[in-house]
Amino acid sequence: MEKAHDVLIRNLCEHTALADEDLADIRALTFTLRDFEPNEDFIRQGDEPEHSALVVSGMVARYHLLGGGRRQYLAFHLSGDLPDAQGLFIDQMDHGLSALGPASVAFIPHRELLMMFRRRPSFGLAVWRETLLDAAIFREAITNNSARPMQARMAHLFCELFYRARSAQLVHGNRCRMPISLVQLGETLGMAIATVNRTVAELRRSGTMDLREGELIVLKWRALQRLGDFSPTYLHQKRQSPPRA
Amino acid sequence: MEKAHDVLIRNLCEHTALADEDLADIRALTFTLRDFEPNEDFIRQGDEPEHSALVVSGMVARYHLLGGGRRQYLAFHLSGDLPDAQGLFIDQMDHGLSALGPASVAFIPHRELLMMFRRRPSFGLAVWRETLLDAAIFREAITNNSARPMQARMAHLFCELFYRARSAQLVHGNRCRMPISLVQLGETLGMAIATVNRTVAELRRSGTMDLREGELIVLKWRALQRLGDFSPTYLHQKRQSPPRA
DNA sequence: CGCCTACTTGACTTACTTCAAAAACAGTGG
DNA sequence: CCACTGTTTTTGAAGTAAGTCAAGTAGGCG
Repeated sequence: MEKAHDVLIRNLCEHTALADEDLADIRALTFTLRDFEPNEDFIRQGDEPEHSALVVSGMVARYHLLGGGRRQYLAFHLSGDLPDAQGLFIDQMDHGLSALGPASVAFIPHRELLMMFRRRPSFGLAVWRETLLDAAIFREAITNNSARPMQARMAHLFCELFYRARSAQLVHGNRCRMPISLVQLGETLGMAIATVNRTVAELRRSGTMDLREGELIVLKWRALQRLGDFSPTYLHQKRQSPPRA
Repeated sequence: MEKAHDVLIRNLCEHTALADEDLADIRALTFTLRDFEPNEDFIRQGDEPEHSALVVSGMVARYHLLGGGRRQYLAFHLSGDLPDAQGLFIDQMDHGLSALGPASVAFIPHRELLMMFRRRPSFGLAVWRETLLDAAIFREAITNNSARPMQARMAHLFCELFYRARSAQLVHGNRCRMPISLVQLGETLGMAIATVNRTVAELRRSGTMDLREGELIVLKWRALQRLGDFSPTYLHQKRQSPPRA
């Protein structure tokens, strides 16, 4: 069982070289672990949190609330991500966070993080970089939801999630957990539920991937990538060989 | 004529309190000013810039390049904005920048900024906050382009731009410069050119706003806001009275 | 004046939404 | 173990908003 601190360290090291002293200080941070049910909201739009969240296991979603209780999902986060790092410097949450499947999340007091930034500037830069990564993913989502036809749009989303899951060591063989309902998929990609289902069916029929029982199975990575017009450069990873299959 | 340094200071002070020493050091930064033609590209997708850009006057756009030369515009920037601050910590540009109308842009060497972050941490935090603001705007764009019907989508964009222009003192009476073509509007909002035109026409007919000769005129702010489902909280401004009209 | 670009308008087509209902599935309690 | 409820997924049919195509107008400039 990977510890919360290790998860964070692994993720930051994906893009930033940290000294041993930095790592030691990270390990000294106070983490409060909490477990959440599937679809449990744990930070609400409008909140002014005093803690930052770190995804330890499971998947976490960020979403805007729209009129009539409808949602627009903005991003999904895997273990190691800091899904509300922006809360450190922006008082009011402009979006909410919820667990997608069952998830466990560590909370770190802002106070401690801010002190740590002063003591270990390179840690601050790593977290900054993390928020910039986030922004790059948002940009890609704008393009995805605005400019790509439905099938490519969905393929692209799954490519991104699979690619990131792989970085986070969450891919086993050619499958990874994907505890997302069709409705939520629709609220992510801006399509009606019926279209979501038909598009998933298309992708299945294409033989590139499957989505079953909360699991994503990638059968032909190259082909799926082509369908989704996916190129991982925007994820700005240091080193990563392309997923197999 | 406002100087480049003042423009930056004004913008940062919108959300962060800076000490006099910070301001003095900002004024000491080396700015290289360059003027651009309408639609001139000045940072390309794939570049690895050594300088950060500061919009001094005019409007600057960020865009993804898609197959067939098509573009997806991601964000627009007004005087005072740092449209590629993320380039400080992310080597490769995942998107390009261009002038929208005629624009003048100041370039600041990364080296100097990084040194400055060390000497004046609160300046670093201000720039960080600036990038977080950016991300909030991206998030809203996802929602806008994914979940809102065409008319609301366009109204929302103009609300945001007008609101931000107002903060940057670029609104005179009820009008501000908006040097954007219908094609570009389409490539921003993910709609076909014909639809763009018909939607602008609708908004005109609603009597809430007009777009003529590269200028946006807001006739009924409240009503336009309502049409666009616009609430400025995501812009996280310290203080701002709502625009008049 | 003529050329080019940007905007406008109309008619046609289609992809997606909406609506509706059935089938599969998970959980609950008898 | 099996009926019973509710949720999620699947499928079908109909309606519509937006895309595509095409042509025409207006404005800016050499």
